[in-house]
Amino acid sequence: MNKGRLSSFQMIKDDLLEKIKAGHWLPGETIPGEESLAVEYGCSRMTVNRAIRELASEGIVERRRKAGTRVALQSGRSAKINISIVRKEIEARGATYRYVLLENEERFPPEGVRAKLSMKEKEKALHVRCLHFADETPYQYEDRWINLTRVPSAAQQSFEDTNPNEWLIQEEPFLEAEHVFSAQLADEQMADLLNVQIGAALFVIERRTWQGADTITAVKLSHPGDSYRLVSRG
Amino acid sequence: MNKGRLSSFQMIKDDLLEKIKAGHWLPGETIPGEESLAVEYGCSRMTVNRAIRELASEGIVERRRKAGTRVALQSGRSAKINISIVRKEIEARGATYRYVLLENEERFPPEGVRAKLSMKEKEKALHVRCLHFADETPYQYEDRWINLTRVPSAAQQSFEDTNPNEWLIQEEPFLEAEHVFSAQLADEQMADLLNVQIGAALFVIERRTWQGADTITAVKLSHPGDSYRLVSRG
DNA sequence: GAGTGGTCTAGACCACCTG
DNA sequence: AGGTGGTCTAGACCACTCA
Repeated sequence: MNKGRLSSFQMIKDDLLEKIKAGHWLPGETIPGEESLAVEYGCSRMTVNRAIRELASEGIVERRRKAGTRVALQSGRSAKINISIVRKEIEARGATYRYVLLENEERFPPEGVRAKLSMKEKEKALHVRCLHFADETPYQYEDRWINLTRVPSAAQQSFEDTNPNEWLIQEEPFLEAEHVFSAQLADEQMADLLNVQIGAALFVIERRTWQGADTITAVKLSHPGDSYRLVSRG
Repeated sequence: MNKGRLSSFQMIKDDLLEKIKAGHWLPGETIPGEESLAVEYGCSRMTVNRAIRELASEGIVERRRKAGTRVALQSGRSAKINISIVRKEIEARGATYRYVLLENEERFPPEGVRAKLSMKEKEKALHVRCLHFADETPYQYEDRWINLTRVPSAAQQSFEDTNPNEWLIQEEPFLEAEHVFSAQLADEQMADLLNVQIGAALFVIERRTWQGADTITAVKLSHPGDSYRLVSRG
């Protein structure tokens, strides 16, 4: 075992993956059981188990007790997208980040937002709107609603120096989120804010963030479509 | 151990995650070492190791030898997107899938595409264009180039019954891919194909797919912006 | 140098599923 | 009913890195 530098399980994983990619076993076919692979690789079953378990978690193979391990039928692809902090995203491009607060008011949210935040009627939420600039060019318009029942301390924030995105990540880490991506046209207001033509293409991300049963915040992020690219690998 | 039904490592993982979310250890703080946790939970170190290893792979904690395990600073969020087969995507909505082939020709690719496919000059590639309908409404326009050096059998395909997406997945599973998402405006041709107004918002996915050093295919997928939503969780 | 995580082992019991 | 994966153990050695 442990020829070379890689750990045994990593070598086994690589070897199996290579064989699968080479078509040694076709999608749907069963690969040998853990015990026989352990003998073949001259290692313990646990080591083989870890190699295959990781392949399974990556969707390369599918495992079932008694039925064994099969090469997965490639029904679809999944890609992981990193949605970073806007400031870092801009700074990573070597551009200068600037942030302008447009609104920070407690308001009665419109019905659609109220439902998203799962709030009661006649309850106020915090409405924060701001613009993020890259080298003085509008990069992202942020329209956010924050559930004050769940994050009352937001009411005391001015959001003049720290943007709400970063403040919330600091204040409430480990939230779950759901994203919806779409393409929309700039109306007069958006065109004005993002300094684009009316009718320009906008790349829009809507994110709802929650913890347990409580929705914390709902935000709509709009980018000029020609300048924003969300890249993913996998 | 194994109180309840969950496996020990899963219980430990859940317990640690809960404590982290509750702020028992703040981001950047060190959590106890494996050995002491093993004593605390009354299990072997391997069990604790697996629990923490999985938390690390999910980005919840960061581990370093000697330094120990720290709660990760939430620098950004990552979201996993499933990019499924178009047909299944449409059928999942209860709509009827229909597919129309528009072009299937060997051509000299334009310079940009040639570079993407990392092909030599004066080499032909296969250009396939098609439309995917949901209930007779244009759903996605697909403009694809296939590297014939790498997938020569594509030249023999008519792509009249099987769409190139599904054929490639069957023929060449286990590829790596890179996606770029953007918003664009419909020009005359796109408006005509997708049955939208000129200047309508389009949600565009560009995907490059490769295996090892060989780029297999590059494809541009365009959707009417108001009808397409790419949802992700995480 | 020493403490922490990274990995491996050889055996064990169990849960689940398929034939 | 039996085979397969799922998990756990108790101990071991190693590799990295921080102080």
